[in-house]
Amino acid sequence: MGWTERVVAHLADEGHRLTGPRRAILDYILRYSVPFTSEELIADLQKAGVHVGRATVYRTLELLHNYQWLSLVHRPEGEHGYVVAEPGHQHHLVCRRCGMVTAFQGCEIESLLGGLAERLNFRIEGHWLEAFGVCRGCQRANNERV
Amino acid sequence: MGWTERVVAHLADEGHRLTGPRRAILDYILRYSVPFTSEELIADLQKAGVHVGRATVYRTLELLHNYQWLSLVHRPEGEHGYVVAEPGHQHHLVCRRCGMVTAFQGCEIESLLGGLAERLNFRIEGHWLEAFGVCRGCQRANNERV
DNA sequence: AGTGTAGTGATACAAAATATCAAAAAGATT
DNA sequence: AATCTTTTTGATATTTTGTATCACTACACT
Repeated sequence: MGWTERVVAHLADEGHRLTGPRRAILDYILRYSVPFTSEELIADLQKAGVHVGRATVYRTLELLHNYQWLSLVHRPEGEHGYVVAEPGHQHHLVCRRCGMVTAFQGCEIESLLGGLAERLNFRIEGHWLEAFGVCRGCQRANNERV
Repeated sequence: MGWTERVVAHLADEGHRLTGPRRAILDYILRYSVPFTSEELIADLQKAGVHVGRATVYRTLELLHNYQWLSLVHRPEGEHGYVVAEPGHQHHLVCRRCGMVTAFQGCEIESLLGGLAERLNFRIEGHWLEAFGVCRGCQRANNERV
């Protein structure tokens, strides 16, 4: 079962309706290999001849983000972009060159934060970790060029 | 030597002028106990009768952020806010209730990411870590209320 | 005090996001 | 399949946020 189907099933469970525009957005989102912004999606849908109102795009992205079917990452240029995700704890590696995102889990950070929380009497409920650098492909591309 | 003086000295070192508006902004910034946005600062300065142009506020915040005298954190509501910081690697604990920010260092995350980078052939150049939860004060306040 | 230049601010402009609300369409019900 | 209830949509207006311009100001240095 692919991402779209899982999303669809989950939204239905939560009592949301599966509308044409939502389907169209879900289908389109999977084409992105790098993080995208709301405005980019709106423009791309337009160009692709998919007719969806801008408000609907914003609303749908927000909905998916709330359920963690989309994550926000910092793009090299500075703004936030959405990436397809799975609900649950996840982190991302973002390539500064090509923008590609790799998700990873394995979160030993919990323990690190645990000790900290104890010292500060701070009840930690979650965290946000994101790393950036240069992906394998871009390193190679760079070497070949030089 | 307080934060403001350190900033002032550093800016002078870097060849920047110490102007009235910059002074005013530096002085005002320290009043915040929670992260603030550019627009909030603009509005607050206005209310306080401190006359500084909006462009200048944006420019000054950007300047300070570039030198890491200000950090950006995710506020509970979702947007980014600035907090007073010290140059160098730093992370933040953000309280979901009151918005208060506590900085911390101790970054064993490096090693965690190091292993990951090796596995994925990804050259990691930096990361962004931020934790959120409930601070000591808000935990207590909550207990008393119940 | 005079001077070169970084910095300012009013304004206009551009971009990004939200509010409104009548109309459309999902999905349940019969 | 026709109806009904309610969510969802989309056109538009509006707000909010951020940037560009450029004549003018006032630092800092001599």
